[in-house]
Amino acid sequence: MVNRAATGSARAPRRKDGLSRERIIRTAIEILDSGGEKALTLRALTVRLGTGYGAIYHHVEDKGDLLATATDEVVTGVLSGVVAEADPRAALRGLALGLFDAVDAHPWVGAELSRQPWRPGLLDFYESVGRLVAALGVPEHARVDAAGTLVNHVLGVAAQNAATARLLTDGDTGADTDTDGNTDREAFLGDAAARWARVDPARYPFVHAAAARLGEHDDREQFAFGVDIFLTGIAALR
Amino acid sequence: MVNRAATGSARAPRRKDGLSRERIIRTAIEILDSGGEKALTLRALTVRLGTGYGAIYHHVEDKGDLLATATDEVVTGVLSGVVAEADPRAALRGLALGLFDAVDAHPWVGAELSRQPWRPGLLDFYESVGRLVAALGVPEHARVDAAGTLVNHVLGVAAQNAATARLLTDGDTGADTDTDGNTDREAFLGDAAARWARVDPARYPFVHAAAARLGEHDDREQFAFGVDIFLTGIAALR
DNA sequence: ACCTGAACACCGTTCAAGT
DNA sequence: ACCTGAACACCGTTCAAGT
Repeated sequence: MVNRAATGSARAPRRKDGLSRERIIRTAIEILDSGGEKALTLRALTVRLGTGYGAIYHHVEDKGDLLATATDEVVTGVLSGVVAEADPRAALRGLALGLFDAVDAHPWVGAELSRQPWRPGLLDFYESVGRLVAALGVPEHARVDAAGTLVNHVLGVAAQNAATARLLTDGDTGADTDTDGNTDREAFLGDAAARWARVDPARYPFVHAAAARLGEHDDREQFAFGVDIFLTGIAALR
Repeated sequence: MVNRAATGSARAPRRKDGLSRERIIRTAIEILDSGGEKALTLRALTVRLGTGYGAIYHHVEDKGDLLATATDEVVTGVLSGVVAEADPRAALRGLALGLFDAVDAHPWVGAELSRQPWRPGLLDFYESVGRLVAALGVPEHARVDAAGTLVNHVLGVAAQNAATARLLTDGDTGADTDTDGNTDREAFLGDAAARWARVDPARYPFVHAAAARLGEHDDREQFAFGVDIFLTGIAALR
C-alpha cells in the first residue's frame, strides 16, 4: 500500500518518511476525528503509520500523553485564530465560542479537557479569560472564581458535546459515516427526542415541554446564551 | 440494612444470600467509593460477591449499565434529601449544592454524569431546576436554556471534581488511604500548586496570581459563587 | 431460573533483539 | 538512536455446562 521508491534512480531518500512525535500526534488526531475516541488504539496507530509499537513508545510516553498532547494541539491552534475584540464582553464571547467550535469539530477534545482541565493547552485560554474579567471591572478578589466559572461553563458544554458524539460514533465502524452523512445522526436524535417525549407529562411537565421543543434547539445558541447569563452575572460584581 | 425476617422460626431461607441486581449495584458502589473508577472491574465484583461472571451478567446488562444504575442510585438518593425552600433562589442554591456534595462524596459519579447527562437519575433534578427557574420569573422561551445552563454548571464542576479524584486515587491500590487519611492528597495538591506557580509570571500574570492563592481556595465556595453568578445573570432575564 | 468458570477478543505496554 | 514484533498482563464479555 505504501509503494515507496516507485520510480528508480533515487539515491538514498533520507531513509523512510521519518517517524516523529509530531507525525504520530497528527495521525492520532486524524484517527480521533474520523473514528472517535474509541478508534484510537495503539494497534490502529501502528497500522496507519506502518511501524511497530516500540517505535511509537519511543516518541511518546503513554497513550495518555498522546491524547493530552493531541488535545493541546487542537486547543492552542484554535485560540490563536480567535480575532481580538476591543470590548471585553465581546472578546470573552468570541473566546468562548472559539473553543466551543473547536470542540464541536473535534468532540474527543471535550472529553479529554474535562479529564485533564489543567493542561497547558488551556493556559492561554484561562489567562485571556482572567484578564478580560479584570477588564470588565470585577474586583480582584472575585476574579479567579469568576474566570473559573466561565471556563467551567465551556468545559461542561464540551463534555456534553463529547458525550453526544460518543453515542453517535462509538460502536460504529464509521464505515457509512462518509457515504450517508447524517442519517445516523438524525435517526439517533429522533430516537432520543422520542424517548424524552415519553416521560410522564404529569410528573415532569418541564422536561416534557423541553423535549417537545428539542427539534428547534441549537447547541451553539444555548451555549452562547449561557455565556451571556454568566457575563451578566459577572458584570454585577463590579 | 434490610434485615427482614430476622427472628427465628423462618422456614426455607430462600436459598443463599441471594444474589440480586440491587446487591450487585450496592457492592459496585462500595468498590467505586473506596477504590475509585479504576477499581471497579468485573473480576473485583466476582471476588467481592463470591460468584462468577455469568451470575453478574444475568442481573446486569453491561458494565455501562452497572455504572449508570449506580450513578442513578446515588443521585436520586441525595436529591430526595434536599430540604425544600420557599424562596426559589435559596431552593436552587440548595439543590445545586446538594448535588455538589453528592459528587464530592462519590467523585466517580461526576465522571459518569458528564458521560451520560440524560440519565433518569437527573430527571428530577432537571425538572426541579426548570420549575424554580420559572418561579424566578424567567420568560417561557428562555427557561430551557437557563435551566440547561445551571445543570451544565453543576455537571461541569462535577466532572472537574472527578478528574481531581482520579488523579488522587487511581493507580493507588487504596491501601494507605484509610491509615493516613489525606497525606497523599496534601502531597499531591502541594505538587500541583508548585507546578502551577512555576508558570511564567511575565507571560501568565493572571494564572500565576491565581496559583499563588490556590491554598485559600475552597471548591465548594467557588461552586456556590458560580451558582450565584448564574442566579444574578438569570434575574436580568425577567 | 440461576449460577460457574474456562475461553475469547481486544486492549496498553514491555523488552530482547535487530539495524 | 531508532525501530520491530512477539509476549505479557489485564480488561469486558460470552457460553457450554452444571444445579
